[in-house]
Amino acid sequence: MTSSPRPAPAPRVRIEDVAAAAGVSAMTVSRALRGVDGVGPARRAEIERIAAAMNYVPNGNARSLVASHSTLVGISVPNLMNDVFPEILLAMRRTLTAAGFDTVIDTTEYDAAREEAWVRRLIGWSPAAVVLTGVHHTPRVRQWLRASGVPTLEFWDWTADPIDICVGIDHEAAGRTLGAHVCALGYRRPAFVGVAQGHDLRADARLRGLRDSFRLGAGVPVAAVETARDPSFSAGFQGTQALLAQDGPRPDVVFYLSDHLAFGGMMALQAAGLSAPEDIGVAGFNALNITTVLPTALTTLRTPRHEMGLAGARNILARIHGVAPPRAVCLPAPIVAGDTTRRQTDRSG
Amino acid sequence: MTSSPRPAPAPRVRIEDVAAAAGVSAMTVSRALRGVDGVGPARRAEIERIAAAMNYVPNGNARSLVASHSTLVGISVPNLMNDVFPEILLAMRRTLTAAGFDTVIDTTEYDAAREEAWVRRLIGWSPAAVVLTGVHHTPRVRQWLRASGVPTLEFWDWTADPIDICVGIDHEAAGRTLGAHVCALGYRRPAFVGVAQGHDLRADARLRGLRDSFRLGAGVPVAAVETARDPSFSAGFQGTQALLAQDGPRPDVVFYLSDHLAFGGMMALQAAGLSAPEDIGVAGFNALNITTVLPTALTTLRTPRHEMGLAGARNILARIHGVAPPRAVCLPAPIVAGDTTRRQTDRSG
DNA sequence: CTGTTAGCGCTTTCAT
DNA sequence: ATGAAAGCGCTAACAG
Repeated sequence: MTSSPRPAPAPRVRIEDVAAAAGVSAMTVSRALRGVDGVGPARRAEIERIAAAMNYVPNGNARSLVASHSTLVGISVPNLMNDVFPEILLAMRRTLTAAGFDTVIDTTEYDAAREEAWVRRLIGWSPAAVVLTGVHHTPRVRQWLRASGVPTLEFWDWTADPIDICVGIDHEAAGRTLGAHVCALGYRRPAFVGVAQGHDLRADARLRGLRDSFRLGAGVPVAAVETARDPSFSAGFQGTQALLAQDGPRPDVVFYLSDHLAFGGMMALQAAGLSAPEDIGVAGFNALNITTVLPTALTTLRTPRHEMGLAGARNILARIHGVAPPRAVCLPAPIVAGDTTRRQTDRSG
Repeated sequence: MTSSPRPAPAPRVRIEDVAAAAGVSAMTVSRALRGVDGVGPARRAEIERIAAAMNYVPNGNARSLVASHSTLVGISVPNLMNDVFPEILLAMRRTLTAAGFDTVIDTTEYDAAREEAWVRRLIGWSPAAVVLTGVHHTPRVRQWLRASGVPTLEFWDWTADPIDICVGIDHEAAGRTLGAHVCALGYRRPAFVGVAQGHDLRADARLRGLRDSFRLGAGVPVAAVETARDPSFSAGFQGTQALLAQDGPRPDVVFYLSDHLAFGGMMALQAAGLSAPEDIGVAGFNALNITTVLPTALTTLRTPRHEMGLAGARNILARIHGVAPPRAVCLPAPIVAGDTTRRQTDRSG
């Protein structure tokens, strides 16, 4: 079955067509439809009626060309899997959409070069604003964005010196907080299951924080296992299998990049006859929806995804409208003290 | 901390600026940068060098205005949660991006009016193509898209009469297949846990298929429980609790809207002292990544998300380039016969 | 309150 | 192989 030849597309209705039909000038139609002053109410209603009947849709490109800015907001995230960024986007886009902006989403797959290429193209569309994940970007991205004057929001991560404005959490501190909590319970052989370092810089920061806390708190190192590049449930499973297959004493607690991996990891532990917290401790990250249904509450750290999306959108909107928002906002990320870790009495090991 | 006043944005580099710097006309720069014939190789290299040095980015709005079509592809999905659409988008966007198109993503939250408003605005941007989830749209959306001649892909669902082209699966048939498989195992008191009907039309179709199969196979009805509007893990948990709290004989098998809900449901069953397949059967839908780590393999049905994204992108690209792709493609969706259902010997009940 | 003029930045068409 | 003129559809600025 192949597509039948489509009828020649009808030429698009232009503002002049509406003007002709209404017996007024294009300018009057423009004013009427945008709701600006200078058109009598009767005329305005009439024009609106005619425009709707003719299915008139203003040409966004012509508008943006003359205005030298559009209603497009570009948002770049590493990926859309595992609900983490979708949750942030949900709050962010809701606010942006309500304010009349459309969003162009890019996924970088943690590749700075891809992000750079996308920012370049995006700037060609004269966007109303640009939103980037994290605070690490190529020098060119920083330069282009600064030079172009496009309002720019960096989110998820935090820095005191953003390109423009930023709303995020301190991932290293989060790692430190979670590590300190678990270290204080008496665990002394910690391990971390994540992805290859150097890609997800926030994950790297959390691991640094974890290591700090265990070095300071107990003088012990944190073993790290790298698993599949794609952080899925199965990656947690496989990473944990690899961890258990290693020589030497078995870890007494395992930290995971994210709750997804932690759940996959717990399944691998169960398959190996181990369960948390009895035989081994487990800690995740993010406090995702899945943790609400697990029989044993997962020890994790809640990333304020909804709040971050909301605050980010609000601040970038303020920026767009010329109001100066806070330059850098660091949100709290509270510990969720679950039951997959517990006080260790046996300190042999 | 408020943002410091930013330096006045540098006026954007235009093609004329590059032309002046290179000592040629704007037309020559345009030709050189687009790689069309009519520029000497030496000149071309020189112009490319100068344009890069000046950080020249062509104005997409001006381009689209004159070309009356852009490199933007609009994609509308119900939501970005739970990995279902992100997986399809991953394959789709990869192919589209490789071909030089950027994507504008919209989320409808299953609201046809929102989709209509978005399509309207999108058409104003002269997109290269429009991609919609499902085959049910408002009459206006169909009319606008058909009249505008914009290549349009409908995916996920299937119809013999798409707006333009379509790539999907037959959800009613999928429900029937899964239902028939489970019915043949001897289950006779089936139940379904999903969201309120009338929103997710594909989910409704699957339930119809399920009901058909049990009516034809055993002459029994399928009880349906509606849970939270948002299909998350916790929705499966709560829906199952509601199901178990109902009067009358307990179901002997529970079908879920999606594997997420199925997992949440299994946790609720476990909390109630029931496990699959011993005490009750469980079946999901989609074959998501989480099913690869569960100790008991989930009975489900694999939706070909990767293949669908790929085929959809390929076909819409062909459409854009004037090649006639297949008008409607229906992909196979195979049963995954897991261990959360098993042959029933006891037919009392 | 309404209309006319000019031009946003680029590319198509037509000369040379 | 290169350039000049014209115009895509819209709106800011000005005139009436």
